[in-house]
Amino acid sequence: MDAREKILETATRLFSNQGYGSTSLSQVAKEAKVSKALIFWHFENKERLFHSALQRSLEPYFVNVVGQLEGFDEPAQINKLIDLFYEFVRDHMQSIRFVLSLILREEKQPDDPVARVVEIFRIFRNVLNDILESGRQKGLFRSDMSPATEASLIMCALAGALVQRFIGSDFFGESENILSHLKKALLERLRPQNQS
Amino acid sequence: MDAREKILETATRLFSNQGYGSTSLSQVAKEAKVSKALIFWHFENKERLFHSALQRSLEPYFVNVVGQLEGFDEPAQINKLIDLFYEFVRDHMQSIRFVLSLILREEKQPDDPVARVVEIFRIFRNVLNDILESGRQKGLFRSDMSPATEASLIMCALAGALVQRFIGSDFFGESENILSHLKKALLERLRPQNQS
DNA sequence: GTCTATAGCCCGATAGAC
DNA sequence: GTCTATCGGGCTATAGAC
Repeated sequence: MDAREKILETATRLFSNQGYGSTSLSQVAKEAKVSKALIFWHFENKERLFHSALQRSLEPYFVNVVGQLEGFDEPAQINKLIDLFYEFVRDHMQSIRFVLSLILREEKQPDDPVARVVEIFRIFRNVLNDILESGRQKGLFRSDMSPATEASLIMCALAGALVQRFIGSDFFGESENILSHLKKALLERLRPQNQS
Repeated sequence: MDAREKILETATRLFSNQGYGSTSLSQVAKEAKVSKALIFWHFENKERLFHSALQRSLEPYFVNVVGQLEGFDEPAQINKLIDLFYEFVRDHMQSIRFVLSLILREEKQPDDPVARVVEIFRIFRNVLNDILESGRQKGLFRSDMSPATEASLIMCALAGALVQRFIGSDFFGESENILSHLKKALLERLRPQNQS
């Protein structure tokens, strides 16, 4: 791996875990096993290194959600989408932590990366919305539900599950199975009511 | 207000918003309108100031949840509990932000405050569990649900709603009504099934 | 591209007057 | 209790050899 990439990787890890202010370039240089001056040669200054690291950590945020849902019926698509979300979170803990800690701060906050995360969630929500609407029209889901509302609720629960991963252990209890419970509860709630 | 309290208040705000490393004592001194030396007189060093600020921001974390639920039936208690959670989050955004940003960091960071927050959530979850169990035995909730599982799901959704408040605007869509949707969905899901 | 050496600033912390 | 003045050190950033 070339030095530039090594610096970026190290910087991303340190900025994610310690934040901008608590991470010195000396530390980045030491852990990346390069000289401090090389960082400036590649990235000009600390702030630009930060932005480069941020951008790099957002790259894997492109997910081909829709492509992986083909060939399933709507209830299965919902399950699959939740699994995809979970896998995405699991595989990108570090960059998600990065962005989350950014969002928690007032400061200068680069609107761009935050907007990008919002966009990802919006995509998930819209896909959910489409699945719900489609399933409703096919009679696979109850006819009196609102796709938009249900999609919001599901995203809310998914965000909660995400937080739970960061907090760790038994914050909410039964954490390991929360998503399967969620899927089960959802399908129960969404299926057509043959009463009345 | 005396100087010590002014320093604590300013430090809490700055540490919450910028983190430990990005907040200098010069900045705290300037915004609290005291000299830097006074901070050292009151708090000895930066780390102790941090811990004092953290402890101060955790003080309002004692909530009398149970006391405010008396005199309602179980479904109403669930609604009330969700409202209480929302009000709690709304009124303590800053300290919650503080603790959340702490949790997102690896560093040494004190287990104690994190454990305290976990405890708060555990209390909410246990109260929920009790309400669900009680309501189930009275026949107000469906008999085939698991209080523990449902309590976990609800806490998950509440945590999601919390995140949403931090992200802002239309992250999940229809954000302003998400809690009322949640309450409605919950009571629908929990009520006894008179079919089959 | 990568290094060593160093400039210059701001930080956390201390001394001491009042 | 509150201040001004100041220290030593680590920080970002630059200069210049290779």
